[in-house]
Amino acid sequence: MDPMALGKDYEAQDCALARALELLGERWTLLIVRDAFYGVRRYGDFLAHLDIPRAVLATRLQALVDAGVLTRRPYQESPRRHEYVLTERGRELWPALNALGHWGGEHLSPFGPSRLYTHLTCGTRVGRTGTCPACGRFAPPEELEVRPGPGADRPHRDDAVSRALRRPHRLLEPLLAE
Amino acid sequence: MDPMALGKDYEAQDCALARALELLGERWTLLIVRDAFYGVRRYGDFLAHLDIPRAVLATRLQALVDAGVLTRRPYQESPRRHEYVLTERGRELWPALNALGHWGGEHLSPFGPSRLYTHLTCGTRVGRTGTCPACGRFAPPEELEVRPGPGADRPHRDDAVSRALRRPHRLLEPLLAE
DNA sequence: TCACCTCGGTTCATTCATTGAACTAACGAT
DNA sequence: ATCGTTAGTTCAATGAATGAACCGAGGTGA
Repeated sequence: MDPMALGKDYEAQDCALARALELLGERWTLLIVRDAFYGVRRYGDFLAHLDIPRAVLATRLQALVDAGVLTRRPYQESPRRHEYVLTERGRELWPALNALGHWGGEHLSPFGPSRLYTHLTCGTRVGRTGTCPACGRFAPPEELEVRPGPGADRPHRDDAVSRALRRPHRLLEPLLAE
Repeated sequence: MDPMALGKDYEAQDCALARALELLGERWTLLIVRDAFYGVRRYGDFLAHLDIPRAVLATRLQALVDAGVLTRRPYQESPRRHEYVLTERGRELWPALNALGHWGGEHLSPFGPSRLYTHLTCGTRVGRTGTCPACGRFAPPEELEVRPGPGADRPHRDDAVSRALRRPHRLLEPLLAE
């Protein structure tokens, strides 16, 4: 991964945000990362949950691996199968994802947010900065639990990932299978 | 602005992040919002700073106005001209923008971040959550100053906006003209 | 008066990315 | 031998982004 190589556009933009967007601003990419935080790890599960074209999913996963956001590692031999897991660099996207999702929940969700993130140690919902209002500290994703919120299940989905997310689940823990 | 109307895609995604991305995930949109935080307000200035096709800029500005992120208001009569300014809803995007930019600066910028954001009251650089490490509080954009960082001006741009941003500037204050 | 400039767009042909359906490949199970 | 599962690739059709040219309302200067 050559850090000098900016993607095909935004090149003239001398800006950290532009560089982030070069990777993360592509269609579907941030939804894939969000699913990775939920604990989705397998190609087929991303596919079923996101309704994303297979080719696009493959391209995006590759780009995220190239950028060091995900690692691709075998979870079984014969037949050799791989899973995609967030790296430390990927996990550091949590504040950005949380802030964006929080904004969407506050401003674009007429029935309220569809998922709530609560700090495991104190049970409090985290705010737009990712800080837990109860303990005052930033709550890292490992200490958070997702649960359905008031606006949940509006268009009722019925893939394995959506079903699993109907009960509280700790972020980053594998969501399915094992 | 009908909050029920989800854009053309991601529709099946029952998720606040997907709704935010519906608007903000389109190419160029977040860079436009970033420029608005810098104090860019005029069509022509966005155009010169971003190197964005005119048609795309017009479409995106319209979408941001429709979503209530920007307002379009006259800044002179005869000839009637308008400027685009962040609304309260738009200003609430700051944590998301900061987090994303911070991540890009830390992980994708070999020469370090090209711009630094410092809290005016204490002169400290804000972190990935938008919280000022010195005073411990969240620093709202009005209290921040942008200045060039170590990785600044890599591809040397020479439009009015880039020139103005070479000296420290308070976020949200108009950057040019008046 | 006429030509020219500015600002904020719109129009349109070309290029590029996304889509969705079909196909491939490796393996296990029946 | 055939079917099912998982993780892809290929490809034609569609749709969005690009960039150059054009437009219209007004000011400016000769």
